[in-house]
Amino acid sequence: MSETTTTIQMTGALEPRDGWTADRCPMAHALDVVRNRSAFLVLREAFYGATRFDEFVARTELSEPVAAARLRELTDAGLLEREPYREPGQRTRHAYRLTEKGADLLPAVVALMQWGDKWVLPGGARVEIRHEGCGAPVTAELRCGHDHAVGRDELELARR
Amino acid sequence: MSETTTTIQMTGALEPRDGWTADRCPMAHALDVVRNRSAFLVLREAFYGATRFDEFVARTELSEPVAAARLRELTDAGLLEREPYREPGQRTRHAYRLTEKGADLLPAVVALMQWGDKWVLPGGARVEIRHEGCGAPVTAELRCGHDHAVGRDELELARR
DNA sequence: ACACTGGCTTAGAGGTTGCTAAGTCAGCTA
DNA sequence: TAGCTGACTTAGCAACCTCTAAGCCAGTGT
Repeated sequence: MSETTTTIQMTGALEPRDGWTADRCPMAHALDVVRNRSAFLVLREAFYGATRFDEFVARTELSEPVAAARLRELTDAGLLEREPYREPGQRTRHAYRLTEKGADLLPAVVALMQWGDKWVLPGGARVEIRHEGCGAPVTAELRCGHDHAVGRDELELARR
Repeated sequence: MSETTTTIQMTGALEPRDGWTADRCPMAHALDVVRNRSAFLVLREAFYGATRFDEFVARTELSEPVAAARLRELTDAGLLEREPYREPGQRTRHAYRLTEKGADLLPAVVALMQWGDKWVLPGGARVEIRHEGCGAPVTAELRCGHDHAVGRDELELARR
């Protein structure tokens, strides 16, 4: 009955794992910065090209107070930066743009989109991220430093 | 001053983006399933090989009620499955194992770890995921269907 | 001078997430 | 049969997340 299900379990120097804790887990620290759903939504729209406050509000479908709070927090954390700009006949406004630190979260965002598209969303998404020029859909894949594609059964945990 | 920062902005048929909403965004739906920090921590430990309740509690450093709630929710959502097992001289217990659906979140988890390690965690992580045999560290990378490595400036949004 | 608009902020309420402390319960072990 | 242990559950509480509704303020446009 459970033949068709996959179980993954990493091997290596860390088994048995008792005795070390994950208090320095980088994922846990990442989730301290991008803690909630609304932060991911704001980042998504930043990737899609939003820069102005009302664009973020409309496209994330968050309320104004929440959007404002997330924009401030993500700016304070260095994932976005505020940049003043001025259109003719308009007063000065601020654009929010992804920094290198923020843009580096793209693989995580793509990986979540990919999973939601495959496993959760009924009928699939309306929108797809493609490789410009080539046109093929983009996914987040596990690769090693020698550029091998890495399967789930080829993983090993090691102390650094 | 801002020459060194990177701004990414996707191009393609969806610019200007106003007029379509992201209510069918697969990432948002993924975050409805794996909504909170504790769910990610539980999944992390499942990837690291935990199967028993007390292992999850000890290794995630969550409280028992929260760990129990997350294990139940992730099981109900089909990311984990409960499997009865019995060690000699012990009563029957249940192991929690990743299903295919749960294991498919590994790229997202790796991407978050990678980001936290690079941008947040002071001094870096103690633990590294490596390609078994080859030994090189594993990362989540953007690739297209033609197996090209995809840079952040080579992305395009398209309707499906 | 006055209204309007974009970009927020404030106030208040309801739901969710996490904690600690204590309790429950099934099935061994003595 | 009485106690122990692993795996939870329950109760109560503080903090956080999100919402609606309303207010504020700088700078145009009339």
